[in-house]
Amino acid sequence: MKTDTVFKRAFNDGLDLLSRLADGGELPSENVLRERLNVSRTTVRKVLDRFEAAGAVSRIDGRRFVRSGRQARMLTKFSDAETVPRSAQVEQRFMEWMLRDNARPGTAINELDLARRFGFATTSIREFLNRFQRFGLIEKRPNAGWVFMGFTPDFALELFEIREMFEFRSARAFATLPSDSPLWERMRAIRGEHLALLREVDRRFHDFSDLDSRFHRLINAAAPNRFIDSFYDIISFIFHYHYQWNKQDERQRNEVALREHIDYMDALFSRDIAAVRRACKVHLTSARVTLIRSTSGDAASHRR
Amino acid sequence: MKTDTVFKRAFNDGLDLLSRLADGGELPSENVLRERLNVSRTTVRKVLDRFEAAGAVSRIDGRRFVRSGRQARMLTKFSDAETVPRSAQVEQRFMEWMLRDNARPGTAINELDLARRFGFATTSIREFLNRFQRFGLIEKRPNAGWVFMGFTPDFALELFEIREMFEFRSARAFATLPSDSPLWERMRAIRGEHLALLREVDRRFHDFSDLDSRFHRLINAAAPNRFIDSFYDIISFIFHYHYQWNKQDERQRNEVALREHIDYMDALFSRDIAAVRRACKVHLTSARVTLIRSTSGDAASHRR
DNA sequence: AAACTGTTTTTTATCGATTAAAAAGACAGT
DNA sequence: ACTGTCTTTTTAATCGATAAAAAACAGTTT
Repeated sequence: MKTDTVFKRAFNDGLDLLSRLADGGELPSENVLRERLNVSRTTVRKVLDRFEAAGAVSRIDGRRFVRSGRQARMLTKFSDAETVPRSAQVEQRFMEWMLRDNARPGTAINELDLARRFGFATTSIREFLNRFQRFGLIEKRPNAGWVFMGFTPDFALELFEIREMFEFRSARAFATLPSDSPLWERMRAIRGEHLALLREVDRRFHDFSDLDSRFHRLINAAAPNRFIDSFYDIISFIFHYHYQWNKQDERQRNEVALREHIDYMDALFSRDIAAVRRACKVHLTSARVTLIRSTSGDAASHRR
Repeated sequence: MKTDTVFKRAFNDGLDLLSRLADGGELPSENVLRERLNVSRTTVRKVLDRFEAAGAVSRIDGRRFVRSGRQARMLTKFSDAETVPRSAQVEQRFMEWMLRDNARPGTAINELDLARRFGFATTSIREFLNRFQRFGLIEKRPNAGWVFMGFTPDFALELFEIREMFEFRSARAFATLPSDSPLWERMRAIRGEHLALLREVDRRFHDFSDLDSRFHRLINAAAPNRFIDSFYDIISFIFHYHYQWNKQDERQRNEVALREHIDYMDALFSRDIAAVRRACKVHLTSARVTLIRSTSGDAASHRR
């Protein structure tokens, strides 16, 4: 059976929306809600019906009104876990399994075994593995399952070789953007976010991961290329789990990266290509070193 | 039910192998055959049983002998179509459908509809679409199927932007390879193949596609990177179907490309980086122009 | 003990059917 | 044109079945 995570997330978001309306106020139309909650009208109606049944919303010939904001606030939201789609659950469990228990390169991955271990259907596992293949961490041997390639220093080096090529190319494109490009404004805004985060870095350093991804994607936006975007999905993915996993010096590392970003942005604003290249290089190098440090490398595989 | 294409291919290959043995000669052991035919021992045994049943092979306490080479030669092979695995069949049919009938960007792709149209199970279609996603020609909208992005000039341009970056990088690495690297020898051999093909280009120009792929993969081998290899899969894939599809000036185009390859190789042998870059650029530019010409571009999407 | 062959167990590929969720479409009333 | 109601289609997810193929196990023979 299909999971109803879409409904549950829409229900939670709808509750937030409701709590911002005054008692007796009329709700937006279904189509407007559809737009706001990012779901189909069918799902919107299901959510509204639920609200109505709980006495939070009343209906007078078709039109809907907030009956009781207090009532709405008393409705319990679905837990975060319940709003995660199956595909994301599989991903989460697999990455945990991979990074914690079983980091040996060459390990065979067994679909049935994973399905039993995680308690999901084999089809879900299979679909995940197929999509995950492109990240370069597993390989398929036809008729004989999958092999884990290992989160090794080689992997990190190859990843960063490409990343540097792409980033230099995009940074150059960004620096030569016409001064009336709206991207400059967005860059200025994101620079502000960096400064704000830096001021509260002791408390909010966890927020860096998301900011990092947005910053680099903004740079890529200067000259869009679907293959670069798609490669950046890999980077984001790896970093997402790397951040979850490697907590060592996290605050310190993120602070350094924040400052590097700011230097990088200032170089972009100066439009001095050589300076951009320098600042970019500094940042990518330290990011690479950090990542390599947390790979499962022995001396032999590191040399090469 | 699983297809038995593995068995059928092994059967055909086994027949070839058998025909090279003299009457009465002993067959290699199951394990040796396993190695040669690239299948499991289970499949080897199935093939041998079939040979035995057909009277081509006899068995005397466990050991197997050629009973009659003539008998073996009379056995009919399975047709090529029967040895193609389901995944490749789906790919083939989908590409035909995409390139011929339905090239409009933005077209919705319906799993059930494709399954019915092709006569395959939905799971096979689904699996293909998931794998095919990374080629950048389709995109998934959660809970709402897939959209075809169009084989447009933009696609070709973005593809070639990356291709040029990667190829320059690999060509440079190749040119700086130590002179005792075995890759030089392989390059010399492939140069020979180019000359041979050029001599018979009128008759054999279809063979260029395969040679092209091997040539560029050899260059990438100078400094292996899994992400570049994986990107080259996309190039190969696109070209494979492009060659099948666009027959216009095929002989002429391939002859030009062959000469460009040879110039490119000679530049590599000279180890003059600037010359390598030049020759590489010439070749990639003409390849790009050819590809763009066959995309489904209108003026609007071409401008940008 | 290495190298076989024979036998049994596991795993993979593929199909078909089922269920609920979610989206999309049709249509009447204002 | 818009909203609400009702209907149809499509997707996500699971299950079970079946044959193919691989892998593991168990003896034999040299």
